[in-house]
Amino acid sequence: MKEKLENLIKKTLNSLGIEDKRFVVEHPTDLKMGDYSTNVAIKYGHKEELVRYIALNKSDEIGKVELAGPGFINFYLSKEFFRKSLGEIIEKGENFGKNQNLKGEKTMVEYTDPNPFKEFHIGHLMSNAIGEAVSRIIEWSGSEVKRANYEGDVGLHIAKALWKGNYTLGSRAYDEDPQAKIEIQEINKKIYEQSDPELNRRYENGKKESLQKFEEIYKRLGTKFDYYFFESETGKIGTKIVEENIGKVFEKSEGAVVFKGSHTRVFINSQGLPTYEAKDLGNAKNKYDKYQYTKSIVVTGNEIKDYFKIVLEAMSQIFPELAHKTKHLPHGMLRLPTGKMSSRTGDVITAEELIDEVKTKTKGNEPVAIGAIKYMILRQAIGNDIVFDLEKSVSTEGDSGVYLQYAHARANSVFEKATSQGLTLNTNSQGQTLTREIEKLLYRFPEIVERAGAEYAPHCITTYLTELAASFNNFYAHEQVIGDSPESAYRLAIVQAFKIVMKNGLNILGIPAPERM
RNA sequence: GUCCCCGUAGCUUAAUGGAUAAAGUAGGUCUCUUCUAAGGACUUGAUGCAGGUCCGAUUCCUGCCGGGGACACCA
Repeated sequence: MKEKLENLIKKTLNSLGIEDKRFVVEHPTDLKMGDYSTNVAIKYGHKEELVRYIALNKSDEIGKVELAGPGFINFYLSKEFFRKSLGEIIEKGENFGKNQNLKGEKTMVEYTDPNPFKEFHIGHLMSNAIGEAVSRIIEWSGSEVKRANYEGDVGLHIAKALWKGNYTLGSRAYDEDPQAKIEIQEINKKIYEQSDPELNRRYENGKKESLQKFEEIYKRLGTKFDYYFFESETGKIGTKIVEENIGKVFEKSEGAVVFKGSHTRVFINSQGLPTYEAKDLGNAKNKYDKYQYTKSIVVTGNEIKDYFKIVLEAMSQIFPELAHKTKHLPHGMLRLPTGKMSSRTGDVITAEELIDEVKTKTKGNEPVAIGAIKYMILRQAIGNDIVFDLEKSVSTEGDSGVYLQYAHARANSVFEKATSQGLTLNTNSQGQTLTREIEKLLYRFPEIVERAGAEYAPHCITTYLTELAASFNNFYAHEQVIGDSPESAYRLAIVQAFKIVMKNGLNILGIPAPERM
């Protein structure tokens, strides 16, 4: 529709011989100002003439064209347009909203990234919710998507955890007790070298146990990974890459191997072990060896933004094409009103604790609890910190996942009830007289998905769905849906279209959409 | 100290350089109860400060103030 309007305006400008053709067509902020508007007339004199010419050439999908404000031209869509769009939504069903903007692309999305031997905390929960939603948005844009999980199964954190069997204890001792620090470093080296049978046994058991526990959480959250990568693997690959490039990209300094980019960073430490940076370099290559992606997205916390920048700088010198394909998507921190969490001080809040806590507020309904949490994470721009309000997350009114799930379930039940009474929907019924707000929102869904896809922005979808649910409630409060008049048949079509759009929207976000609640 | 991110209504958040800055909550005044555990109408209320570019700035630029993060062998 937008394109049609742009063409219409271009055509009109051409026929009037106007040279400067810069203008935008968009939805106005207020539905009262029409369904589309353009700023094309602001710059020109003879505004009325321009509008008259445009109105002359319009199709019957446009009802009214008018001049407003400082020179905006507003377009109002016709009833005919809304009838057609309802029909299209119902016909396309679960495919309504998909687009082919990324057709042919192969995208790998890395997210969640918990570490064996450590807790799966609410930061991982946040990464998971965002990564899953981004993966789905990209799938809806026509790309093939592979989900990857990158886990730190070697490194100092493991040694700290194995030192006395507890990460918090080890972490504290490492900072405070020089003797413990030496012991932990020793353990770290042994793990890399796999030289101590007793330690290997403890390590393997602990790792297996952690990974099993993580799988249970993924299942609850609704994520299924295609690939699992481990630092024990990428560390070796990364070390080799770095060593091969000493003198070219990297240099030796104080016994370590460093990269001097916009900041100097250590890639191999003075013990000869790879750091995070070298591992991530290895990770990029390893991923590409396993799956020839055209785009690689890495979802992590904000705090490693600067580190990742350096890794990309080094990568662009060694594997320029991979660096070019890699996009870092850093997200903010999930805070609880009690203060920020920290894994170092030991007062972590685990994902399961949070889920179970929310679940007690939803009468034990897990899909509702998961939906409430995911919604709170996805409702705002990625990158900003989130203050998780427990009460608000399960509120049945307004800005919450429950509100959306509830509206969807209710539409479903209304439709079932009508059907059981033998009523049918009809998008062509003649009785309808006025266009409702909900009709003006429903047809926009594909545009919202496109925008979310272009910007990796799940919050575009949550915002839209919330507005849609509110307009559905409004519609439902004012109009009789169950009845045998042509009006009711048309209204039932609106209910059905709403149900489809809401379900698809929740699906893209990875939020459960139960038919009954 | 240097670099990066963020400052919007009492609170949590929106806004490819566009119209009167948008929602939800909380507050105030009415109203409904049809099909879930649901509402509806009206109302109060905001761009940290100071400049600059522009017909037009929450958005771009400069400075300041405030908060967070990162600054070589953690991830």
